[in-house]
Amino acid sequence: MHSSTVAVEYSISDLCKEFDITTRTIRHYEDLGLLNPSRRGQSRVYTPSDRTRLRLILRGKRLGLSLEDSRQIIDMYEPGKTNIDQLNTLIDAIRVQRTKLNQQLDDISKLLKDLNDAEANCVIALKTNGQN
Amino acid sequence: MHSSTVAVEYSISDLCKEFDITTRTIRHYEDLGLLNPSRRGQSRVYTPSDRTRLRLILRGKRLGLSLEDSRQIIDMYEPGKTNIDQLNTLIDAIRVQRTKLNQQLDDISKLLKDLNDAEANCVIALKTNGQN
DNA sequence: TATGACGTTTACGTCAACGTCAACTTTGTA
DNA sequence: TACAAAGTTGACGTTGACGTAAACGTCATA
Repeated sequence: MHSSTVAVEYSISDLCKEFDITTRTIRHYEDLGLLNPSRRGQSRVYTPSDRTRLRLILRGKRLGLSLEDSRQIIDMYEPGKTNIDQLNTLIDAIRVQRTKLNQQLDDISKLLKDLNDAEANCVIALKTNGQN
Repeated sequence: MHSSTVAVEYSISDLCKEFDITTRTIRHYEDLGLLNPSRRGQSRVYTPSDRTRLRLILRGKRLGLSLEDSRQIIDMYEPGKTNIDQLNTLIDAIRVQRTKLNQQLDDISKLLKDLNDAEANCVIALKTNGQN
């Protein structure tokens, strides 16, 4: 591999541009312990792994998770301090999250159905009201 | 139908108990114009329709929608003041929401997959670490 | 060298979505 | 009739998730 390899580090503004967020947001996530970039001098330097964490955080946001929830979920991916109790706790937490997500799936399918109905009503109203 | 018909009205505390929320929350929704119960004297009286609206609001919350978003969506179900421009605006809004929901579906399926992987790792770690 | 682009910390501001009193009325019921 | 239960309207407080502004450091380059 000699030509186009993937970037191995990112500046804060790189990530801001890529994900369309502000530096304030990223630093805020760091304040909450969701990100821990290394430093070159005083500037933050982000690895691909940091970038992945950020992507996960934003995905969580789109799902309506709190930042605290996202932090927990992200920590699930890194076994790290693996004590047996912690593993069982983790498995429980995973199941809780899964339950919530299945509830969301159900909510979404119902909402999509409602939207379909609403749209159909609009179309009908358009047909009867005007010849547009 | 002479025996058990469905309730035709609810007090504020009826709804609180049913949906496990506080009176403050319900009144807050009213302040924002999401609910418009009638009154008997000074007390609020909720119809099944009001109850449905509340259910929709809470569903929206679980999906990460703002109350303002929910208000818009709920208003979609009630054509009411149907001017052609409004209908087209409505259809656009419906499509925007549908796009967001499809994004959520994608996010959820990825997150569920991640959770499966995380759980599998936990199980493996449990097997290798202890004989529990 | 100075001007701009990019970075930093600190700290107060804001907005949504309620929580939490306080002070009061209305309605059974003991 | 008195008292508890459930209702009401303010109005200020809190939390999460950032926005915003001030004051400053570090380079590249014109």
